[in-house]
Amino acid sequence: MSVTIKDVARMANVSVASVSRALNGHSGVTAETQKRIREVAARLRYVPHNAARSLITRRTQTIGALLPDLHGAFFSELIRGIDLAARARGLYLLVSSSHGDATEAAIALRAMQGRVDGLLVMSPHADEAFLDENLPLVLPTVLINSHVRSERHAALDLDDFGGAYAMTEHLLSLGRKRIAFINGPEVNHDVQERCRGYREAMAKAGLADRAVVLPGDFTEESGYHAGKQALAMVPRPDAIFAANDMMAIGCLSALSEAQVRTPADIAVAGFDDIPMARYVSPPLSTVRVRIAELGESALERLVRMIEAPDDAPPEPRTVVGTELVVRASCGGSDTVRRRA
Amino acid sequence: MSVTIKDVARMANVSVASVSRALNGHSGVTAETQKRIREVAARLRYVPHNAARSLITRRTQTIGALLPDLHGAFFSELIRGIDLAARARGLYLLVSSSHGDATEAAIALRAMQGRVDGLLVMSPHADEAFLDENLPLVLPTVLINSHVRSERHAALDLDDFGGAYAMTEHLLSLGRKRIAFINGPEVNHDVQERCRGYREAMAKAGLADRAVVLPGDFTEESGYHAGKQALAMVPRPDAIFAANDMMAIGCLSALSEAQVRTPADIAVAGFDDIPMARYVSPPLSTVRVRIAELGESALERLVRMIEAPDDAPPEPRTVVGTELVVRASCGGSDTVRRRA
DNA sequence: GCGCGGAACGTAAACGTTTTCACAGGAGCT
DNA sequence: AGCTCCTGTGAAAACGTTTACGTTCCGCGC
Repeated sequence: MSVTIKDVARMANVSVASVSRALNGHSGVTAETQKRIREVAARLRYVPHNAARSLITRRTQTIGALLPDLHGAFFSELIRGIDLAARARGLYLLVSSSHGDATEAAIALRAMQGRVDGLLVMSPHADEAFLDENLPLVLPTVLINSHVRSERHAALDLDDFGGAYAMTEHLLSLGRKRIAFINGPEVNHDVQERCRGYREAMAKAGLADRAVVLPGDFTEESGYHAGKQALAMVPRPDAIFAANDMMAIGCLSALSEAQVRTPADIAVAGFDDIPMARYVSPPLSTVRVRIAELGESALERLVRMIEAPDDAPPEPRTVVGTELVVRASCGGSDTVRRRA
Repeated sequence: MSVTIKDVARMANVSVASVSRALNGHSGVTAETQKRIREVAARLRYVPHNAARSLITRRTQTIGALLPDLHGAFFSELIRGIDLAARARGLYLLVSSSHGDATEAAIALRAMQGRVDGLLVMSPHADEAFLDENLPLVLPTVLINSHVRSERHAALDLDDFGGAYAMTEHLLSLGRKRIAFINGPEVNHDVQERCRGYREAMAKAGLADRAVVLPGDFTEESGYHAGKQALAMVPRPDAIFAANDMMAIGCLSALSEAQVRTPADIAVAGFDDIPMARYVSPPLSTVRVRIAELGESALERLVRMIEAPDDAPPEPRTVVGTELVVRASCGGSDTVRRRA
C-alpha cells in the first residue's frame, strides 16, 4: 500500500531507527547517512503515518475547537485567528461547530479525546457540570468567553464590560445625559457584561437613576421596536446604546422613520463593528471586537498550557481588549481608539 | 496515565478482545457480558484512543479541508456546510486555511496524510501540477470551485456562469439595453465565469456589441471608480452589473454622489448576496450563492468516494446552483428565484 | 457414549512509529 | 597494551487498538 519507514530503511540500507533519527533531526547519525536517508525518503515520497507517531509520542500536533453555531463574521474571524496562530506553531485544527444541544456537544467533546493535544471550548452548553462530566482532567483546555468562573479552568474573555463602559463614557463626554441601553438575550454572558459596563459608567457619572434598559434579542427587528419605545419616552433619551450593531441598525430605521435626526437629536451606538456598520446611514459608532486576536490569544495560551510542566502556576483569567470606533452616528469626529 | 482497553478488560474480567467486540457491537459476546463491559467502560470513563484505532483500521474518521484565506461570510458559510454534513456522518473536520503561497499549501497538504480519510481542496494554488506533486494517488479528493479541469479529480463548482447569465437576462427583461459589467481580479476563476455568463446573455439578446467590461478588483473602492467611469461613458449605460456585491455598493455611492437615480436612471446589481446587500440604499439586487450547500454537497460527494469500491465509475463534474435575488436597485419587484 | 458444530471467549499478531538498550569499533588515556 | 569512553548503528520493545486464529465448552444427533 503506502510507503512506510521500513521501505525507506530497506532502500537506504539502514535500520528503521536510523531513518527515524535522520528524519527527525536527532543526533547519532552521520551527516552523510542523514543525507542519503533524506534523499531516499524524498524519492519515495515518504510521509510518516501520523497515527502511528502519535500513538507512541502521545502528541497529535492537533488542537480541537468546540464552537457554537455562530453567526458569520464572528465565527470566521475567530477560526481565522486560531488557525493562523496554530499553523505558526505547526499545529492542526480540528473543528466541531454548531451542535444543537448539550448531548451533541458532549459527544463531540468526547470523540476529540486521543485526537487532540488541547481544547478550545466556546459553547453555551459548557457549564461547569458539563465540563466536569465530559472533560478528561488531563487535557489542557481554554474556555473562550465563557460564563464559567471556576478556578480549575483557564479562560479568556472579551472585554465586554470595558468596551461598553468606554462607549458610555464617550457618549457622556459628548454631553449626552439621557442614554438608553438596548439589551440582548439575557442568558447571554456577553450581554450581561455589556449592560453592566453601561450601568457602571452611568453610575460613575452620577446618572444611575437615569439609566434605562430596553429589552432586545440581538435582531434588527427588536432594535427597531426598542427605538420606537425610546421615542415614546418622556423625557426622550438623547442617546441610544445598543448591545449589538444589528439592533442599533434597526433603531436607526425607527428614528429616521420618525424624522428624528441622528445624531443631532439622538445619538446612536452599537457593539461589534460588523462590516455593515460603516455603510449604514449615518455610519454607526460602535465598539470593535478584535475577534481574530481573541482566537490567537486563546491558542497561544493553550500552547503554553500544553508545554508547561504540571506544577506550573495557573495563569489568571485573561481579557482581550476592544476598540472604540467613533463614526457619525454619535456626533463625535471619526476615530478609532484602541483599548488594552 | 489515561485508562486503556486493558484496564477495562481487567476490571470486567475479560480479555481485551471481548471489550473491543462489546464496545463496537460485534457479535460473539453474550448480551450479559456486553452489558457488564459497557458498564465498566462507562464507570472508568474509558474512551478509545483514536490514534491506535486508526493505525490498525486505516480509517481516521476525519476529513481535511484545505482552504484559501477567504473573506468572512463565504468562509464561515462554507465551513458550516461542510461541518454540518460531516457531523451527520460522525466525521471530524481538520481545517487548514489561509496559506499565503503554494509552498505553505503544499506543506499543509502533505501533513494531512495519514490524518484524514479524504480531502476537500479549495485553493488558488492548487493547479494540476501542484496536485500531482503533493496529492497521494490513493487519497480521495474533491476540488471545490477549482479551475482544474482534469478528469482525474472529482470537482464541484459554483454556477457562476448560470447566475451571471440569469441576472443579465433579468436586467434585459426589464428593458435595459446598455448593461455594463464590472469585472473582478482576472486570475479568479469565478470572475471569469461570471463575466462569461454576462457576455453570453448579451450575445444571445443580440447585444454583443454593446457589452462593456470595466476593470475592478472586488473592493468597494474599485466599484466606486468603475461607477465614475460608467457615468462618463457616452452613451451612458442604463444598468451596471458588478461581479460582486462590494463593488456594486461602491458603484451605488458613485451614482448617488452624482445625483443619478437608482434604479430610475441606472439599475445596479451585484453577486454574492452578502448580508449587507439588503441594507444599502436602495437594497441591492444580487445573485445569491448557496455556499453552505456547496460545502455539504462537496462533503457528501467525498464520502461517496471514500466508501465506493475502487472500480466505481467516477461521477461527473457537478455544479451547485444560485438564486436570483431581486430587490429595489434594479427596479424589479422583490423576489427570490431559485435556480438549479 | 461419542463425535461434531457452533458459540463465547482468549491469545497473539499486526498496524507504523519512537526510543531504550545493546553492541561494535575507534580514539584517547594511562 | 589494555582500559575506558564516546559515536554510530541495529534490534527490539512499546504505544492501544482490531482481528485472525485457537481453545474451551456446551448441546445436539447418532
